[in-house]
Amino acid sequence: MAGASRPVEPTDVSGGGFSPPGIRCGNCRTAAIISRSSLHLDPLMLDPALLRSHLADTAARLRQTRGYALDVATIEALESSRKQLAMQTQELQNRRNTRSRAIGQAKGRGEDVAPLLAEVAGLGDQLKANEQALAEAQVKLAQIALGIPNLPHDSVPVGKDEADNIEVSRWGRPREFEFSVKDHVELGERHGWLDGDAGAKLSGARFTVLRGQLARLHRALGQFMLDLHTTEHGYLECNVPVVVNADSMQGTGQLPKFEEDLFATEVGETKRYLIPTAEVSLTNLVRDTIQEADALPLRLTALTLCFRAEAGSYGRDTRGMIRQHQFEKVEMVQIARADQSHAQLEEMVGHAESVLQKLGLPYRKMLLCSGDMGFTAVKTYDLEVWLPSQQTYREISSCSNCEDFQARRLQARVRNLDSGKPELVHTLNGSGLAIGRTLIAVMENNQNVDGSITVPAALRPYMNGVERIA
RNA sequence: GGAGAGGUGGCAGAGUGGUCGAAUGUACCUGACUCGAAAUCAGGCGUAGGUGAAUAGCCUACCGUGGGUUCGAAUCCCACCCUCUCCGCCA
Repeated sequence: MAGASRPVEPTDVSGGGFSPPGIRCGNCRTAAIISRSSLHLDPLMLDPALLRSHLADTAARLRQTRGYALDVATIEALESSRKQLAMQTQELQNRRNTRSRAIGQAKGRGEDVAPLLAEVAGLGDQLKANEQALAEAQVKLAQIALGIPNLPHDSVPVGKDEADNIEVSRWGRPREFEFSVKDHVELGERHGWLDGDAGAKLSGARFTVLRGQLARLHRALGQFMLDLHTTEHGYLECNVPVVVNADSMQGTGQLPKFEEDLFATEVGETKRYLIPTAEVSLTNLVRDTIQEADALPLRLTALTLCFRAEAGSYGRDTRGMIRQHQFEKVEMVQIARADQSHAQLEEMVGHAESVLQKLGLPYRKMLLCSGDMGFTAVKTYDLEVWLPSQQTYREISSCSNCEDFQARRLQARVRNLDSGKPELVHTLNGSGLAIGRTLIAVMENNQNVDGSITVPAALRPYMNGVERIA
């Protein structure tokens, strides 16, 4: 459920297939990847050192863990020309600066500056050409770098797809029904509670209308989760934009690589995107900031709508509201110091588990293998809830540690207490939980033989004490 | 939508073509004075890249963003973004 959490396909970045989308920065008309870095930062996602000093090793690790083909030769060529151009440019700038200063001083003394001017003739054009060539090399490198996925943590099992994920634990026992279970669609359609046709009429496939008691139960779930995280888990409730600019999408890694998964709006010249998860809004809050070390970890939560184009999943989960273009989710985000981020990940998974436990929903906790993890993550746990109608566990939460991968794009830093120097923070995100899927799980697991649904005790305060909806 | 003002270092605030990466104040750090503190005095105090063993020097870039003029731009020109004030409209 995390942003850009679909598996990354092997990509040859040098091949004709890779064409960077024409992203426009929210604040200007130039490509976001250029503007954000001002071309003197390395707009990379991985530590630049990994692509310079340890390129071969990095390529091997990416291939082994992610099935990702890094074009070593192209990067090496670009990097060496970039480096040479950078040094030449600096030298030219140095020459221009010293000469110009001399001209200024000579003028101040009333001397003739003509010979000095002659000396500097042509320097400007040369410098301009150099700067342009340097910018081109940097953009090319950035385009490659922005498409490289994160390297998995050592504790992550190497594997190809979801079949290689590891079950860490299970909680609760699937209920044994003495009648034949109905799925959430059948349960919901009885009273017009859940209306896919109405959703299709208004918007199209993968949109749903909820009504009556079920709409209320849906609302109750969001309130319950938000209250739990803010009062018991120490999160700061945030209300954030769900329409964001390209810089934000690039900061958390949705752009440039996953544009086709996003809904977008265009008003005049300005293109904005609908968030696929509140991870985008919450994590971007620390973009271009330097946090104080003792303020970390930051724990942020928000209940928002999420929008996903679901491109490339046309045949999957077409029935009901498992996979929607629009859904609600309570998201947890933590901004942590490097030395604490993995402990924070364990804590955050616990927060998501606590929601399921309080609702009495059986689930299992999976450690994702390297090939099944999202683009930005170094380590991900998925929580999968039991769905009686499918006799299987389905993803309902995904909690990831991105370490400094997003932070590097975001320039989100923390001041080291000892050295006083800024260092990249680590960012974590997790669903706590996806509300639509939680609603499905509550309906199916708590159904009665007459089609009514028992409201979990934890939700009754949010349902005016109602114990059963029928 | 109309009219106007403005974006400079953590904050405040100078600077309208030439040693300006940027005065000054304030905050912060170090030292002196003090039993200690306050006050006072002296010094330091941005981020990033390159080159260094170096958290030393030296070089380069950064004054909302991008582009232009110029030997030289915080300063002049153009476009855009954002903020504020007034009017209109709107939940």
